[in-house]
Amino acid sequence: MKTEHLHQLIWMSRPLMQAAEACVEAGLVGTDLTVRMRAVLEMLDKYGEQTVPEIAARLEIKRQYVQIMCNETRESGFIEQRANPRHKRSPIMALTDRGRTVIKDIISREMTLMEEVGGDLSDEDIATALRVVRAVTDSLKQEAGETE
Amino acid sequence: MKTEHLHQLIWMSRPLMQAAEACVEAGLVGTDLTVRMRAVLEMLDKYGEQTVPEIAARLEIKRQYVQIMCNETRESGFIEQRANPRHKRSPIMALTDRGRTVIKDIISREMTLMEEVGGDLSDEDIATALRVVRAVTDSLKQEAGETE
DNA sequence: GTCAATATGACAAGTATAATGTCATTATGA
DNA sequence: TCATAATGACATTATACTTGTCATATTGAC
Repeated sequence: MKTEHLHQLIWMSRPLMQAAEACVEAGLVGTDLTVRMRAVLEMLDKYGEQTVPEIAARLEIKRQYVQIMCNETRESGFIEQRANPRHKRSPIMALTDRGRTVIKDIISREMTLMEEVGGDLSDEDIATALRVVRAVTDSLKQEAGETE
Repeated sequence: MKTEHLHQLIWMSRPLMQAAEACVEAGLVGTDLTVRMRAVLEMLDKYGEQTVPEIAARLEIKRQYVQIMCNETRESGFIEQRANPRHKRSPIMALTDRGRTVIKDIISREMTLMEEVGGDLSDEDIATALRVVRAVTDSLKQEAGETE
């Protein structure tokens, strides 16, 4: 039974992700943000100003693509470059005021959505789900890592 | 707190899915299956023989792409067509013996992996996680649906 | 039975989200 | 100092789809 539930849980990850992405996308309508720009802004908002390779490491996608994402985001005026004292070739990406306002607003609206989505689920159950999903993800990552 | 946990849970969906996909892919090495062929076989194994449009509906992807998936799977000898009495233009896809053996074996190996991944998590917690994830997915789908 | 609406397979093209490869330049660190 | 690594920029390729179109076959309402 346990393995069966686990299998089902894991195969829910795709529908969950797709539903989540659809909501995120819907939430961006009206702003001039794209989903990938939002991802950049979220990293800067959450972990502070940082370089492109640092963002790439956090998002676990290749730096070359994050570079594109960041360039776009910068062209749209949501982030700006600052000199990096620790690494002259790699400027630090920082939120502009506009970027900060936008991402705070988006996250805030997403949190409002979370309240609706939370519905009748208890905080305890959600916390349990989070803990399980994290453990399973870590475990799967390790399994896959060993195989390669 | 609840909304915060929920937000985190939802944003775990991508890492979870990616880790899961990596494991599934690793499990297919040695078989002549691809991930998308595996998906076709799983649907046939789980829900019985059915037409391409039916599989597409279950996978929630466009029938044109499922057609490609099924054609590949058929060319590789894992499924075969049978006449469809209910719809002459649309043959029923059915597992061949080889296909049945392969998918049973894959699923069985995945279940073994589930035992390892389950680790010290209780069945109760996993069941809770599954219930929460399903509820959240349904809720998000509805939200996104209303917006579009 | 007729006939408009629909379903299906086949095929072509496009799109989003990346990965991969390469290069010149610059830092870094032993 | 000098080999090695890091970075941005750019080009190519890959994957997993979606969208659009067409001819034909099928269905269902009347």
